[in-house]
Amino acid sequence: MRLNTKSRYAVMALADMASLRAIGPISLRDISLRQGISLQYLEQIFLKLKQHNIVKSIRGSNGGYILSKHPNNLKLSEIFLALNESVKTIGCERDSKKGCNGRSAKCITHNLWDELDLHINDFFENKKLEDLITN
Amino acid sequence: MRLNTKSRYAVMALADMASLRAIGPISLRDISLRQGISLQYLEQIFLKLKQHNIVKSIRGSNGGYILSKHPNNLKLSEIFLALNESVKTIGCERDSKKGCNGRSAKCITHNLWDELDLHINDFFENKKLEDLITN
DNA sequence: AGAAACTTGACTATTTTAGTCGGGTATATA
DNA sequence: TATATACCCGACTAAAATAGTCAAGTTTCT
Repeated sequence: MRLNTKSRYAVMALADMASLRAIGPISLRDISLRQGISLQYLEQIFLKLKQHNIVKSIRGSNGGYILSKHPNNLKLSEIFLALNESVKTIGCERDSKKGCNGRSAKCITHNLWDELDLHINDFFENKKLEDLITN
Repeated sequence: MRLNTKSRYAVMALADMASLRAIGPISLRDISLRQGISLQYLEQIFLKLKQHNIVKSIRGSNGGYILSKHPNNLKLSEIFLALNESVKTIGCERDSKKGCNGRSAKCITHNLWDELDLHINDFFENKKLEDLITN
């Protein structure tokens, strides 16, 4: 089971922003340099974060991004959702009554993956961005 | 984040075996037919399960596999371990003090991935094979 | 005007996954 | 003892996902 880099980098970048407690916009170039993440990869990531209203952009010189919410009000689950990251048990989709390896009935382990899904989502539901920077 | 099929199939196959409550060995061919998993793929999976002493094999005609432990004594974490399935946060390896994207210091989100790892492992530590078949 | 910084779509190399293939070896039973 | 059944195991491969890069913009500050 693996976490992809987009999600990891998104959390790193947002934690970076939050830890600065800046008033104005923060450029991706600066985040790129501090966190060692490719600028163009960050651009891809921030496109999605913006679409999900996690950040707001300010274009032009001296522009950058600002957090849409206060870090103590931003759940990590929102970040993962923005990047389409979720637990995929594949073939046993949540809420799908069929599937399960092409069989018609629920497979013997169907409920297990549902529970695992919930268990992991709980973790991200209960973590706020603020939690990452107050240690 | 995804679970690979080997781990899923391993759990399915073992749950299948456990639910039969058979005395003698169970052939992979039968499991293959019941669960719709390729025989040769099952062989790969059972090789690892055997190496980790989760099952024992009996060769020859009328042979097959038997569970090494009673289902209420087999933690799912043992199964996942046998198949090398664990949460990989990549670059932020657990117990590794360096890494984190090639930087020398712990990255800002290092502790988060450690916690997630523990959270998921807890889930599998507390689930027994028996739990899957008593519902 | 020029530089800084966001915007966006397309492209690609690498890695991982999810298997298959093919040739074994061991053993029960007819 | 022949034969079928079933485990054993290394090598291979097609497809998908990942982790980016590339290129060509547009916007806005100074």
